[in-house]
Amino acid sequence: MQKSAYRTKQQELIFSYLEETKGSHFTAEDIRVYFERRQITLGIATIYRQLEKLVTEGQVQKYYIDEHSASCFEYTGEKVSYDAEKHFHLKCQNCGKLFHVECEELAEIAEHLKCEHGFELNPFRTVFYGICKDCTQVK
Amino acid sequence: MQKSAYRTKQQELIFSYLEETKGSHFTAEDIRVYFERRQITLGIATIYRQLEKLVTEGQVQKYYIDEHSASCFEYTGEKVSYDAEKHFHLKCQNCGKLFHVECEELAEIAEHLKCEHGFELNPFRTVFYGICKDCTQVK
DNA sequence: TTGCGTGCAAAGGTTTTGCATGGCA
DNA sequence: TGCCATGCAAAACCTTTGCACGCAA
Repeated sequence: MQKSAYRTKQQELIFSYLEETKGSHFTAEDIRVYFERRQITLGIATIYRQLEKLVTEGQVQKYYIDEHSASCFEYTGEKVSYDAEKHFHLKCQNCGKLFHVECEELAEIAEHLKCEHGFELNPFRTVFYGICKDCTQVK
Repeated sequence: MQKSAYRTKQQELIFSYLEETKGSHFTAEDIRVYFERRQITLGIATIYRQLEKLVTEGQVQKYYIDEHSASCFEYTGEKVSYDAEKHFHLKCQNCGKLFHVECEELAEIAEHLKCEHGFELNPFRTVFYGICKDCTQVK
């Protein structure tokens, strides 16, 4: 697990953002705006490069939600074994909200896919699409 | 379910392509190239506009695979109830292949999400990410 | 001093949009 | 004739890349 050769101010700024928003979602642009409001300029390219590195290290997860919205990232900290993970994402196609779900039963899917289909599921990367509770009731 | 007001030659061409490739995936660009090879020019904008209409009608499904590859479409024909569907997609993060899976057990996920989480899953739109059989063995 | 990290601007690729033209009814 | 659909080009969008400069070690 190779860390950056140099420790820069920008890296620490981004890391402080990650710590503060742990458990929630953000885009590269979110980070840029966050610091812009504090009179700090962070190049968007730098943010993407740092995030890419953290994704490779497994500390940050990346989601492709829609084709025309920016990629969502999530800071999860140290790398976790997929098997142990019960953390899933539900995306509502109607209101656009992204939900977190912790659920044993969903973890069984991973087990099933592995045994029956030889497919090792990556729950960090997988997003379930559909209509959420609120939007179902309205319709 | 509002159909096109006018029936055009381009619509029929696209429909003929859909019938021929039923059950497999394609991109907007695939359609354009397919007809270009037959000396037929179809504007890419026209293809996107027709596909968008068919997606709205539920005859064509759209997948967001990666952020930097083109969207995948699939022709499924007349609208189907989600509940009855056992059709799932697995995307390998390593080799990039997209697999179709027909599986009862996976249909139970939809049931679970509905009952326990009030979330109506759209299996057409949902893609499972992970590592496929072949790539697991190589590693 | 060495060379990695940064920031700017430009490029990259897919999808959408504006607008004049063509074709369906 | 009236109006929708088409096709071209330009725009829009997010992300990556090239390059010169700055900064860490």
